[in-house]
This record gives sequence, structure tokens and C-alpha cells, in this order.
Amino acid sequence: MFSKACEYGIRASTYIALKSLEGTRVSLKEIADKIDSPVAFTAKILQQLSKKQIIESVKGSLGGFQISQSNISQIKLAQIVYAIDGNNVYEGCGLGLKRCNSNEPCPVHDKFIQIRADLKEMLESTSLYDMTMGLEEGLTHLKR
Amino acid sequence: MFSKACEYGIRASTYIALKSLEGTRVSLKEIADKIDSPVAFTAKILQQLSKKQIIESVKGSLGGFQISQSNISQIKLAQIVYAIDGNNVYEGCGLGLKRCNSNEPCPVHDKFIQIRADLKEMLESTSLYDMTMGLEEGLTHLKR
DNA sequence: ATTAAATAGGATAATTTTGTCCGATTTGTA
DNA sequence: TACAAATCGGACAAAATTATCCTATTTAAT
Repeated sequence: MFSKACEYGIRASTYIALKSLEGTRVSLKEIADKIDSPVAFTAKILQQLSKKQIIESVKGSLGGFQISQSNISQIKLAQIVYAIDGNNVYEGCGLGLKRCNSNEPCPVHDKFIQIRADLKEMLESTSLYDMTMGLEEGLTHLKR
Repeated sequence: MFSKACEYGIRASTYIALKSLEGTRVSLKEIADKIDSPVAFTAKILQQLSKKQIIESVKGSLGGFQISQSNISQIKLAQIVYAIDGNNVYEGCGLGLKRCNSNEPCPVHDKFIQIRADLKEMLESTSLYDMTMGLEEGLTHLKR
């Protein structure tokens, strides 16, 4: 569904959001540890997300990553997926055809349309805040 | 969503089904040409599908690939996807967690469950015959 | 100033996926 | 039997993705 990079990106953003809600900035090391991801690779992904202004990075000692309170509720999963994987998930034919649309459909075009739409709707309606909801109470987790 | 190999596999199987309905066996070359896929790579995929008895291969001169009439209507997309990509599409956490289930869910577990279920339902209910329906009349295509 | 802790970013490596090449084998036909 | 047309299968190559390493830079604290 998503690339590894994207999966790490969503998990990392969610963890950063969780800690930002508590008012603390988190380091790359802590993030990678808490979401069980390779440190250096995670760093690259966080750089991407930082450039796209989905998360904020603070350099230097006491630096780390954080997300503003307003962004925690406004940033949707769709934006993270788009920032890392582009629009392949939403567009892009299920059978890999470049030219596939309602006028010139592949045999499963119409059936995929609906599933993609549901996925899109889900990603566009789920905020980072929503993602953190179950985490505090241990109802959900981000590791392994 | 699916690997390239799987996309080629579905397109190839659909084309073979189409021609088998007309009573003709097709060669690797023709298949690759008609679905616009790399010849040698397609050969590997057809081998897999042949071993899983989704398609039949006939060696030697006048050889090629075909699908029995009964299989054209009985083989579902789900079987092709499973033969090539395994069960990652159906199972496998949306965020890449190994341990993610209803007892220990990731933050999007429940939301993914529904989308995956719809995808599964679609793949399990669409036969190769269904795939060929629009092809003859040119309503759908498999190329590019 | 110096040091320590942190991110930034370029280069490189490992792995997986995708794709190619070529000889071996099978089979129909002359 | 010889040949041609086809798949089979192993080895290899290329490309994309995932992951690591190392140096530079930034910043806080001493």
C-alpha cells in the first residue's frame, strides 16, 4: 500500500504529535527508538517532512522535532502520504496502465475507483490528533 | 497496491483468457506485445502462474499459454494476486507493524480493516471471465 | 572560546524488485 | 532425422528502495 519510508513517516509524525501534545520536543534517536525504525533512514524522512512543513525541526543542542498544536489537528494522513509517496496511491491504475481513465478504462477501473475513493476519504479525514487518541491510554501502539 | 509483476500477471492472464475464449492458444511474444510488458520478465511471471495452475503452458512448436474454459470463469483475481504477491495485500499492517491486530492495533487498524475487506471482496468476486467482458467490444484495454 | 548534543546533507552500501540473456528442453513438421 | 518455434530455467544486470556512514553545521551550556 505505502512505501516503507511512508510507513515510517506516518509513525514518526504520530509520535512527534503525541509528544508535542505533552509540550516536549523529541530527538531523532528517541523517535526511531519508539517507532522501531532505522535511525539514519528515519532522519531522511523527517527531513522531507520538515521541508514540506508537516513537522518542524530545531537544530542544535536541545534540538529535535515537534509539531505545532494547530498542525496536530490540521495535518491529515493524506498530506504525509502525498509528501513521501506522491499521488500514486490515489491516482495510478490498479493494473499499472498509464492511460487508464473513465473514457479508456482498464477492466477493473470502476471497481478500483471506489476502493481508492474510500482510502482517500480515510486519509483525508484522519488527522495526526486522531492518530494520537488511543496511544496515551495504550489502546494502540506504533512499534513492531 | 500491487507489484509490477502482479500487474503484468493480471493483464497477461486476462489476455490469455480472452484468447482462450476464442479457442486460440497464445505465445509469450504475443502476450507481451498485447499487454505492453517486457518479454523475458513476463515469461517468469507466466511460469509462476503456470506452476500454481492458474494458466496452462504448452511447450514446443505451436506451444503457448491457455486457460481452460472452466478456469476462465472460476479463477478470481485474488488467486493471481496471492500467487504473485502473497498475502501482503490482505494482511499486513497499513503502517508496517508486524504485531498489529484487533487486540493490539495500530492507530489506523480499524480503518484499514474496512478498506482491505472491500479490496478483498472485489478481488475474490472478479473472475478472469469478468475481466474479459469489456475487452472484446473495446470498452476496456490492457495496454499502456 | 570550548564542548557537547543535535539536525542537515552528501556519499555510499545493501537489499529487493524489475528486467535481460542465453543455453537447454520440448514438440510439431518437413 | 533435421529443423524451427516455442517454453523452461539459471545466471546475470539494472534500477529502485531501503539503510548506513561520515562530515558539516547549528545551538545551548559551561
